[in-house]
Amino acid sequence: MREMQTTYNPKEFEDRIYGEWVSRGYFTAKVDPAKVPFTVMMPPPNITGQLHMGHAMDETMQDTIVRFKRMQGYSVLWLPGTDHASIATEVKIVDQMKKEGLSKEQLGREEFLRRAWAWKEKYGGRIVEQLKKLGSSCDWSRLAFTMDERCSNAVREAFFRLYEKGLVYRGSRIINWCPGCKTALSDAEVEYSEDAGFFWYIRYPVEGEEEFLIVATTRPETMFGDTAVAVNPSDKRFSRYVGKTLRLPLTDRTIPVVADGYVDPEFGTGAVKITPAHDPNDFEVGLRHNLPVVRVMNDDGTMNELAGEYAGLDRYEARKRAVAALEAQGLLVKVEPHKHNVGHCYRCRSTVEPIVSKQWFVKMAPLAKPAIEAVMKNKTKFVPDRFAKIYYNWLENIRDWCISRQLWWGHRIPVWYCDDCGETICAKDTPTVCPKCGSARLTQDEDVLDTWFSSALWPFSTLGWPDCTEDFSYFYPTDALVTGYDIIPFWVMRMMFSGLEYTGKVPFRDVLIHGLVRDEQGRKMSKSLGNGIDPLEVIDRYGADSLRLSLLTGVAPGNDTRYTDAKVEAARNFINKLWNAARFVVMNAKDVSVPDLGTVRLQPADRWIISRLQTCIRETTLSMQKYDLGIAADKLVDFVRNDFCDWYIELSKPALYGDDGEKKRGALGVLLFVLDSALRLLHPFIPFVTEEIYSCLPGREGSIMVAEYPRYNARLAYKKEAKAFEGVIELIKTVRAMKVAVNCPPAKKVRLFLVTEGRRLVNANKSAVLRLAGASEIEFVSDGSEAGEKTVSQVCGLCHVFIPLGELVNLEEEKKRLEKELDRVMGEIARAGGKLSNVNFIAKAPKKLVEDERAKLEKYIDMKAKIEKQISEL
RNA sequence: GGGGGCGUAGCUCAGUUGGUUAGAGCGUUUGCUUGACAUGCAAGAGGUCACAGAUUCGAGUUCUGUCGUCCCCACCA
Repeated sequence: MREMQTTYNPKEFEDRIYGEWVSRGYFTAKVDPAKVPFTVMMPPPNITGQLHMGHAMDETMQDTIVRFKRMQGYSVLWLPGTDHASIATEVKIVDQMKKEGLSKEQLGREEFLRRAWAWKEKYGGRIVEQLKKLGSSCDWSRLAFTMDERCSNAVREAFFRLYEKGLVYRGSRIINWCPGCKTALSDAEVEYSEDAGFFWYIRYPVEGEEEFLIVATTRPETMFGDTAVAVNPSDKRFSRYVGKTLRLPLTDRTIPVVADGYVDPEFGTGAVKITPAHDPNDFEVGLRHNLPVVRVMNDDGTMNELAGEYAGLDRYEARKRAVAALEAQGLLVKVEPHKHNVGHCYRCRSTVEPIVSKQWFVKMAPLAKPAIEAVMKNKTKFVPDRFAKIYYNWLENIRDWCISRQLWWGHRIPVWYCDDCGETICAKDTPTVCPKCGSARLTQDEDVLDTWFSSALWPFSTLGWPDCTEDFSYFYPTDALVTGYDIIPFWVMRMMFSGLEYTGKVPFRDVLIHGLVRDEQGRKMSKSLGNGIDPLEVIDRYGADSLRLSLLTGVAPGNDTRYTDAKVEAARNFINKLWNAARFVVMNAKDVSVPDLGTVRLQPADRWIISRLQTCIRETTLSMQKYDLGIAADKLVDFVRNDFCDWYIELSKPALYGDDGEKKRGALGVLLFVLDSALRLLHPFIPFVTEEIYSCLPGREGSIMVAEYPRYNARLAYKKEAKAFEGVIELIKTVRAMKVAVNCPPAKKVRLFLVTEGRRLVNANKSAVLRLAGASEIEFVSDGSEAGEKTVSQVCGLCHVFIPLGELVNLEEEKKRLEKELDRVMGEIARAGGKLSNVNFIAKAPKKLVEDERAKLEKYIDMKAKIEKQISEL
């Protein structure tokens, strides 16, 4: 047992305690058939950098849930890991190399990968350290990485199975190309923003005639790839041109005019240039009309030889020059400013080019269907459930998933091509000869897989799938996934269809969705704005518990929240209060230990706080089970601060400082019992400080981490007694307010005259009332006049209070106060009276409610009479 | 174009299935070195729950519409 310090100083124990937890193996999950498993897979942070506030909230939520379940007796696995983050990491490494004047090509694939692994060691390790600082109780013995052997094995298996089923294919499609990263991207990886651009109106001369068709375009440089101009079939203005041929300006090519319903006659000029190689819609039009696909751009965003004299120029330079040339030839009609949405690479922000390219795709339709059904049938539930709609929306409109990336850092596609016969071979293990022609000259596909392909397998690849390991059969499917709404399309959705496809089961039962942590002004935290706040720096200032608590209170599931120092400070202040309350208890309870309440003689105040505790246990447990962490935290803070600190500790003091040994032991026992329970209830939220205090409790051994979560005990609910005791509290509050109202100094003790039927209750708590209300004595009288001529009085539930204050009373103020009180009571009478005179209310509302309302009305009528009498006596 | 969130006290936000007098933190006013805590204690002030309808005995809570605001998706070249 340690002596407690006078102030809460988290730095003194957080690291030490974390080390103890780890060394005792409390985080290590055990396959225990006698227990029910509870599994959470940590969304693996990218190894690109360090944890930010969003991670802090995400991890805190998971840790809180997981600690709660562990204390409830589940066999908990919270599996941590990191993500190789293929494109994001590669961008960073390339940037780093650029500073050294190096390029990927100069370095070569092998050397580049060596650097990448070194990067992983450095930053992956840093993230682990940050997770520890937060108090994350994850199982480090099972730490995973998306590119470790296990996960890589799962990736090859998954790809192989899709290939065998024909669900993965290679083909030339229009994809999103990032000229910065020089790789293909999936639809989800493109972010659109409205950029200012121009609309160029260009004349396309009709072959053999003096006429033109005018087309409007935002991207004139792509005209070298035009293979048609399209008009709406019902557009009479252009019907006579359909089938004719146009001369494509700046080239010596001609292109046909086609009719296609895709064209909106109202927009632009009603005639659209069709560039199948550089626009997804045009690509579709091209397919319908059998148009050639002419790609005029290189992978780096420069024009290729098909752009004639513009070959080699950057796309924007080519645009400028092409427009100038058109103008010089009199083919440019006009230029209009035009705002339009432009796609950007989510990693390097380059403007994405839609380009036709040969890539690997996953066929989505057959995979999306079961994934939708699983949520429809409630096999997986979103919390809050509105996010299911977003999920449906994505899956219902999904296109095939482009999974190949022209990058080096990632899982290399498990496909080989035979140099001799051209055979494509997909295999789990590197093949040595071509199964078709026997040649040993095989070349592996150069590309790697989309980083989300491996993330999609995370809930089971980390457990050893495809092998039927002990872990996999015990811990899978997982129970809860905790993540932000922003990655539902990237990750949640893909885990869902992957889990269903490969394991036949949903990967998780509940998906708890949270929002973003924004800055003080409500802006997204971002590097470019420089408004990010480092959680570690906050932990350094306030401690991890304060940060954790501040991130969970006042937050509704799925809603964004703002980070403010003020919130953390408020949390810190609360924890300091808990600390000092504990110090008070421990100081007084040197030789006592947490009792079995059956052996303690309980006073009314004791029963009251025990009753309040039961309510608190019941409600917080319920909230926790519903993932309403914010509500649970609020309830706990409220209980500790208001019920325990403000009331019970103060109420216990007379007994503690009195001569009655039994009462003293009773109060100490209850203090310890309630404190002990409160600590266990709070532990999932603020693990460090609760552990530290727990270790100071007399007679408590072992860790609070493995202590049992408090359970509601109906025998300790003491409903009636607790309710009666509320009357005592109200009495004390009433006296305090009366003293303030008449400017009586708090230190000055007053004599209380009470007209009451609750004499026994008041007497049983006499010392507490005297102490907390600041009174010198209590006299029970049958009428206020016995209190003397000049009195101030107030009615509360338990009694009518009279205080003789003589010259201290300011008659005018007292009258005002009473009148105000009368107003309030009249209002209540009107409200309750109105309700009760409503026949429908009497007939249809629950009986209990009607009775309550009647009782209330009676009470208020009684109060009204008393106040009126009081006013007239003044 | 489609979908969704938000609008509650000066500020930031909670508000579980409709049911006492709508809450918290911060701020604010007044008074307090009250034998755990000034990172504190006590007492207060402060709200037509955006607006208009509807359902209901009863609506901050359910439904419809309006306004304001933010976000996601689609991408008319």
